[in-house]
Amino acid sequence: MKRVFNLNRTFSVTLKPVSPYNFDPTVFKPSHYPDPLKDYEPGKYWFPLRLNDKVYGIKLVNKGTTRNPKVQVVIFSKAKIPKNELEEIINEVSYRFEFQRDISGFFKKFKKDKVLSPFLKKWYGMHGSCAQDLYGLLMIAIFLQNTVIKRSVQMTKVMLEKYGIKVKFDNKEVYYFWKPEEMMKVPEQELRDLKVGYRAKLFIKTSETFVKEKIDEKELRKLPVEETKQRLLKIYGVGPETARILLVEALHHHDIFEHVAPWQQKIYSRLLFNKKLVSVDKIIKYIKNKWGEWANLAASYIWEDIFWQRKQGKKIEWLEKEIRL
DNA sequence: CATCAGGGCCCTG
DNA sequence: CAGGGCCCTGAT
Repeated sequence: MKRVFNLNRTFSVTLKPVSPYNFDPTVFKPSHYPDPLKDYEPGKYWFPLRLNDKVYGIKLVNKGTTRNPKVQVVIFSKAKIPKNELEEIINEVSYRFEFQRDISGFFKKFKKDKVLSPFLKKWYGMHGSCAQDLYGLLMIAIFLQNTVIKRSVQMTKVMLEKYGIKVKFDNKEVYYFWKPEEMMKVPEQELRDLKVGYRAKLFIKTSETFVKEKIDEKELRKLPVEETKQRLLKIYGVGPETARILLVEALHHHDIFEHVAPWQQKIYSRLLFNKKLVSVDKIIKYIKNKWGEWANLAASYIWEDIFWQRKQGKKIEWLEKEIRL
């Protein structure tokens, strides 16, 4: 199995996302744990794309403004890409970064919302995005289960180095996940030796599920949230929090807001109520009542804001305590 | 040194 | 539907 890809051939196209589209806060989410799956600099984003058994390197470059957005998509590949394949790649990138999604209604609706409007001004045009496919994001969600961030970071690193692929293009090196067909055959003990603990079983079982039940991301993208959620929850190892991550990030459902994990509860309590701890039920009701069909997108404006502040060097003591990097 | 919870989930009673 | 157990690690 080939593990290192050097991609030198390039094809470039400039796309016009639906306005408003704010490049930086859309492609980069500072609340996420650091991983070797992507690289980001202001105005630029690199990530690997696995599509139909082929591997590409994608570089996104901001060439426009929030109100008049343009994004250059540079596709790095081994060989010349046939036209139909090219189209598929562009469609996939568009989906993952919401180039075609019109969220202008969201801003219109809450322009005067007392709580939300300062955040909308600050991050106007921020969309949801996910560089990974559904399977990749599921792997990330498993790394996050019942542990501290530091360990998630470590497990991600060793697993990618041993089973992932390294993709080199544009003087960058980024990793992507193994294929489920490969992971389902790895002996559990071999994974346990990498100190991933009982997650070993989950990597294998979920991979098996993806292969045997032919979980089709394209199909799930078209289904209503609730049905998708039920299907995801049937996967062994996927519970409410993992389902939430997949629905919100990989499948871009901006409306649901039904689950808050304990660490998120502490952060939302501060951000929304300026209190140490407010009940999960109260947080959910507050967000749903206020922002309804845009509940999750709205919450993400408030959520990512504090992490941007942190990234930009602001010391927020109560937050440091909750994230434990 | 021991104990324990942490960016969950499954299983049991 | 509540509660115990699970891998491992660093904090206490």
